[in-house]
Amino acid sequence: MLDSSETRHQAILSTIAQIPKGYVSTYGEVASLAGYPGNARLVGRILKKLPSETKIPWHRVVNASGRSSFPDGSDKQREQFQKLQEEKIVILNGRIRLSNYKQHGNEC
DNA sequence: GTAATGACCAGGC
DNA sequence: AGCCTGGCCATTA
Repeated sequence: MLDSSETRHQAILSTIAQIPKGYVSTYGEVASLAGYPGNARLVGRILKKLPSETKIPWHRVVNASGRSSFPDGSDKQREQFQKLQEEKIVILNGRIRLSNYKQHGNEC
């Protein structure tokens, strides 16, 4: 099956859209679930192109370091953090709590 | 056509 | 704990 750019685009968006509320995922994780392991960059590339009206919860996607992909202090980053906090996601010292739905992760 | 860039990742130091 | 390097791949100049 030939996967054109649009196909990958849809696959990635679909995967991100499936992230449950209150949970976050990483670029590599999304890429893997979308069927393109190793193509973490594709996820970032696509999210960058997304319009501000997108229904995709791009704010639930962070890098593998549990850090926001945006420059520190950037409006975009603050926007993401704010949305994350709206989802009851906790941010400590600029790091996002990786509450992957794969883990039952719960330590305090 | 080639070269550089980028909302990344894993490994090494 | 953090910083640097190489790799991957599509888009842009």
